[in-house]
Amino acid sequence: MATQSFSRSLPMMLYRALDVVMPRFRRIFNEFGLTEQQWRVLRVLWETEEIAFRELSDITLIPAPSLVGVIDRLAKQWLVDRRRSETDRRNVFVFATNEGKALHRRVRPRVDEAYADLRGSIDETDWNQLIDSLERIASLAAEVPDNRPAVNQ
Amino acid sequence: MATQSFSRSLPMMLYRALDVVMPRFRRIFNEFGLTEQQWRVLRVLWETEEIAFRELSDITLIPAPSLVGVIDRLAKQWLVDRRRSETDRRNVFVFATNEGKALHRRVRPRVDEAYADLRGSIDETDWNQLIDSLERIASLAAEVPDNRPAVNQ
DNA sequence: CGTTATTTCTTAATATATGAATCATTAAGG
DNA sequence: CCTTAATGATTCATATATTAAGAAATAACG
Repeated sequence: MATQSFSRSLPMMLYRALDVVMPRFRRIFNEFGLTEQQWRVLRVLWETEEIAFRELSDITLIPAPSLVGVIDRLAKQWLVDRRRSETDRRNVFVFATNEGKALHRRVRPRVDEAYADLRGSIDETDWNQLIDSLERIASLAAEVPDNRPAVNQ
Repeated sequence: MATQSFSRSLPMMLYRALDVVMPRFRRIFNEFGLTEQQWRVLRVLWETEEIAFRELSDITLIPAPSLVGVIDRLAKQWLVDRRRSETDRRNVFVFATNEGKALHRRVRPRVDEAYADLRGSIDETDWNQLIDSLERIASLAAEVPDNRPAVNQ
């Protein structure tokens, strides 16, 4: 059946997997008044005292224009802050405030627990196989120029 | 390194795979003035003369509140239309107009070609393995009640 | 040096996601 | 029947994605 081929296409399967996996985590984020993207930022800032805007965008997979707003809203709650580089004032660095770090410490165990649950519900061989397959897909990026929307063209 | 464990978590890997795969298709959709979601609707309507709103939402993975707007915009371009069920006037059926079908016929070969390219860039065993793994993740849905946001609670 | 190109972040416009609430319609129960 | 509960689509508010364009700073080059 042709409809099934659509539903079993790689993109739809990826979306479907996310639809199954993410609600578990979003429930936790919401308990703490965080969105998924806000959590990603805090999660990354937990480990680096300070990080360049662009790098933060790359790691969190949040596009730069979206990240501006995400950080604005986090800053409004005093969970993070920015500072401009002294050497090159085009660069912005983002860092977590003490409140941001404290919130992260409270949320983190809950997220880790949910992740362990998820991982436990899947056969370990399948899990590793899936991660490997996804890694191979991700590695296709370099072969397609202009994947990360370049500023020009 | 802990940051790497974040980037290699299942959710981030899934997002990364989509970030690699989808731009190829979005470029094509945009050429024809379609968004990704609009394409999904046309893609499904191509095979069913008419489909219930809820079912369309399920197959396209577009949440109902979003789908309302997607269909509104498609209808504004006369690519699709709706009609209320006579037997139960709460139900809405969606169908493609002749223009919608014509557009689909023009876009479809380009999308199929891009999909074949993608599939060709991955080893067939890896591909099948990936689809199978994703299928297993998707099958977890039933085990988590209240996954599809229910109307009540 | 001064002009131009590039880089980095930001803003803007439109489309979609998320979560809650609403509205109309139908089903259930007394 | 009539009231109440449940269902299906929609609306609403807020957050984010996408694409293009803008502004400020720096680099490159004549």
